[in-house]
Amino acid sequence: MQIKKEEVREAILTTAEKEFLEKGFNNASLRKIVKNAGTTIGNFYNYYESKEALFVALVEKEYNGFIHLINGHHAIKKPEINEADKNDIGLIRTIINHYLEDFVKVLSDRFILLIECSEGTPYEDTKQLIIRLLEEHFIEHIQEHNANYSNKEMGEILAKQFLEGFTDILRKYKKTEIRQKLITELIVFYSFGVMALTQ
Amino acid sequence: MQIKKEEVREAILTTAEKEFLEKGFNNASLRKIVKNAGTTIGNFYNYYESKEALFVALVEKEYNGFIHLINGHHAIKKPEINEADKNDIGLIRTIINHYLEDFVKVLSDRFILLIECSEGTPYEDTKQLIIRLLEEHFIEHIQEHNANYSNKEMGEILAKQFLEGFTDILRKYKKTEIRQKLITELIVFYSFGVMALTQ
Amino acid sequence: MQIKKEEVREAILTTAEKEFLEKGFNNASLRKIVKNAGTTIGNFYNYYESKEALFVALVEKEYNGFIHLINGHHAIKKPEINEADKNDIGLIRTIINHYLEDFVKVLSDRFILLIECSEGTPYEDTKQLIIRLLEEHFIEHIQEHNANYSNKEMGEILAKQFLEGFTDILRKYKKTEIRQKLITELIVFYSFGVMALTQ
Amino acid sequence: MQIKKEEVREAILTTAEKEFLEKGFNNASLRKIVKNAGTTIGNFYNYYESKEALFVALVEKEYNGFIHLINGHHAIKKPEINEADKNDIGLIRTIINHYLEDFVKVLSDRFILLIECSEGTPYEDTKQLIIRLLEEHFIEHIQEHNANYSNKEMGEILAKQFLEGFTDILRKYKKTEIRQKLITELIVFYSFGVMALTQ
DNA sequence: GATGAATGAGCTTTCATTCAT
DNA sequence: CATGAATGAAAGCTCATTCAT
Repeated sequence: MQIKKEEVREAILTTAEKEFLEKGFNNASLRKIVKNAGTTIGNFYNYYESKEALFVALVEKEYNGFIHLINGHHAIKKPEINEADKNDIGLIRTIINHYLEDFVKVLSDRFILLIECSEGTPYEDTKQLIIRLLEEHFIEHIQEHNANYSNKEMGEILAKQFLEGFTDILRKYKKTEIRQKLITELIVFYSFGVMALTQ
Repeated sequence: MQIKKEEVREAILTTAEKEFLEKGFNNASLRKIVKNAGTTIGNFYNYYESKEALFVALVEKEYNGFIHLINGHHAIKKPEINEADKNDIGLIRTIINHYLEDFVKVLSDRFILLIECSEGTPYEDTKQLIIRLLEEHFIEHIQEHNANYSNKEMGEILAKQFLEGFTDILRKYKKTEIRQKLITELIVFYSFGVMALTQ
Repeated sequence: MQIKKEEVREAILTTAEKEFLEKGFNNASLRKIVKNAGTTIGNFYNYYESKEALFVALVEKEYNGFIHLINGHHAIKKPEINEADKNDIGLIRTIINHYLEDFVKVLSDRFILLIECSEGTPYEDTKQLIIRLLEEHFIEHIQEHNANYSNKEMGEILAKQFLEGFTDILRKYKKTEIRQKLITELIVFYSFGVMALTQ
Repeated sequence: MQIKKEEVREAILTTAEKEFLEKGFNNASLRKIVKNAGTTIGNFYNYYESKEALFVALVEKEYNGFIHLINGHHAIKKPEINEADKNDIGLIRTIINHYLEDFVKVLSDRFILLIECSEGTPYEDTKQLIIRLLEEHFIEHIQEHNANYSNKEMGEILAKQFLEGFTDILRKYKKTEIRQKLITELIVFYSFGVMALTQ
């Protein structure tokens, strides 16, 4: 029956998400997932063809949405800030916060799966992909402020750190408003940090 | 064959360090370690009494040195900077760089093992310990600048990020001078980021 | 294949009982047990969660029944023998034999596992427990006959010996009537042996 | 050097005896024996050609002495007791005690090794051998008292029990006098037990 | 749709023994 | 005389996956 099936599928997804988040893909135990979902190993394979397929089912939407985003289809328009306002941190905070609103709503915990728990899956390169994107972004900013800044290596380091802080916020805080507030702080922090570096 | 002893011990340590760095303690395969070291499982136990003992052999010096450090025996004196110089980033950079000199020399790659690959070992709490220390440090700084800053959660987030950036530098760059330079940049970055947050 | 389930479970229990009886718990090889049972190590763990759990499955009923017994729930009433009849061994034999009837029926070979093959399991103290009980019993008897008997050490020695004889009978003779007959002889033997000691 | 060698040999024998007594031959660890003896695995094989040879070295004298004994070369003369005295237990005790004197002096703890710890060695049948001898002895006695006694199975059971009690005394009591006293009690116990059985 | 039996490779660890030095 | 490096088999246990029912 369709209804029954979907209940089981959902139960598996729910417990799997928890297990993958805690242990990562490789260390997650399929046995424990299905047990906690109230079904059996055998039945699991009626719903998903492998442990990997289960992981894919959890993150593919998140992944595709993200790829769509970075391909510019839903690009977050860059907020324009007058040169005069660039030192008014309160104002900048407000603007960032506003621009983050839609973005944060869309974030789900599965983003964490994609970034931090995907080793051993087809998505294991996603983290690197995002780091590269962020790195480009940081380097752009750095160039903008000071084309002579010599520590190009900082681009990648900051990118990795930023992503770490970002997923850390998602792991620890589940309420949209708090996430939005903290990500805003993070962006402020990185903006001024980068400015300092390049002075 | 006993002449080879130290060679084998070294070979095991070398391949183990690599395997632990790549997979973490729990996921590292002793079989692979000894195979890559050119010996056998049975022989491994002539050198180390367990997988855990092997890990301990790799990191205990590093750990003890670190604990000694944070207990203040070789405390890094806080550089004194005149109020007037606080905005002279070039000067600050020079001072930090100078103060880092001895510290960076002491850093080995095994610090990464301690922080990022020690789950399942007696050292698994070291990362949290360091994050707590850094968090205190960040919160102090934040308080200093602005006792009313409300996003206390940022203390832990920044702490975790900083440690991530720090070990990332160690993972990617092996030369002392480059490490010293990049860690300096990291500290500059965090100092001004924190200042921005609290304005 | 799931129809076979109980067959396999039984096969494992059967071969395990044999192996445990021959080698004891610690020295029994799970690989040999499952091989003789016609299955594999991996499959074994679909039936029992550990080697220990397998042993427990074999003896827990026996153990619980025994504990119930010594807690007096089904206490064997002490046969009353007239002072005048105390030297009529034929009569005593008949009485003991009668009183043993229900007790012997309940005995299974797994009692041997409990007593002689349980080192390394949660039941490893059962033998000592029984020896202590028997020792108390023997000491009581000795006191009754001769409160001045000085070789108190004999209590424990006789207790251990008696239990040895008892399990030996179980090991060698499988028919209820024969067991009943031999245990009767054993009790007669000990009764008069104790009387002789204390004269 | 001869002296040095014998020290090592003795050290190995001493620790081996302890380990074999505690764990039995199969479960004894050669590594632990040599470690406790203050030498190394490699050196062990300069003294004994195998774990088995070590065991043999411990018990062969004891075994040969015992075989010599049962072959009648040093037969313990059967004490002659007048028919009239057969019920004077005090007297019987004295006589047995006297006859045991030389025998008990000769007993060493290695007899326990031979009987209870020799599984896996060439001596593993010794226990059965002795049980057979004792069985014959008991059956003889039984026949003597009552040729019609029907429970012939008791011969083997009593034999096994007796040996158990005997080695138990050796395990628990190390002083010659106490051993002598308790073995006397044991013999008295069995003598009158057998008499009771056959009445 | 659901069950769980079955498989085989993997894990870390212990062992007695051999032998080059 | 002594050392301990080396081996290979065995131990109990976990795993993802397959498939008969």
